[in-house]
Amino acid sequence: MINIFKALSDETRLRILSLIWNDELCVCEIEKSLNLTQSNASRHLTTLKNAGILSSTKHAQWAYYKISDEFMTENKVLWEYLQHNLKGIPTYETDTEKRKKCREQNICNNN
Amino acid sequence: MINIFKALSDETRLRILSLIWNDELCVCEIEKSLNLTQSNASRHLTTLKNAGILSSTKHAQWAYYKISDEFMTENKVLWEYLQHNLKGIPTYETDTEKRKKCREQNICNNN
DNA sequence: TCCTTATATGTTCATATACTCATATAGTAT
DNA sequence: ATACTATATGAGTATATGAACATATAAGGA
Repeated sequence: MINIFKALSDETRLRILSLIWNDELCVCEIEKSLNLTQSNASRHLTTLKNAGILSSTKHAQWAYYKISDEFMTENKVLWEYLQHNLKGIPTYETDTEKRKKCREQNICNNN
Repeated sequence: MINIFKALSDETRLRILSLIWNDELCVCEIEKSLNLTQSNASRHLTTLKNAGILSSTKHAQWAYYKISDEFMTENKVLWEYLQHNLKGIPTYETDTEKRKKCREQNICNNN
């Protein structure tokens, strides 16, 4: 439980979660949407994965991260709490806008 | 939200929460039940209070801490999650036993 | 008044965390 | 093979956090 809370007590990681919420994103999308360096994005994603909150799959060079199914079923209540509260993060709207542009402009060359 | 998660990402503080759950405890009870130094107990309690999770009142020299009513109503879902998961902490049983002894032996001279 | 008890807080040290830069790895394309 | 792209990770640095000790504050009792 502590590892989950630790993973959740960082603004960048909450921003990642609110961005990834109903989706599956590759590192470069997150990196560009949140204006993070590549290594920084990768590290935060690893932290969330190690805490069991995210899971990842690889297709070609791309690593896709999404909310872990196990996390959702085993922590339904916490997941609900996050769902209700993540939208309150100040940067939420801007981040989502950027992600949309990222998709439109096909920045990641992966679709 | 981040402050709440930060406050919850420390084992000592989770132990304090599981101990304090349905109760109202003074610092010395917590200190003795969890085998903490006085300053350490005080600081962790302050952290939990600053995060809005605990509230405190003073009677004579004693400071009594309990779960904040506001926290419970505003974070019902998270509170539920904690309630279901705090018992899993290994030291939980021992801590509670110690607190009972603390009460029986009237260690804090406050009742 | 002086002493004791309960609590809070300043300071210091050790450790943890977040960030950046550089490099390694792995897949794709030419 | 070479070049390019996406991702992960080692190393170094700056900052945050937790623990302990000493001290400050505040209430009560002798």
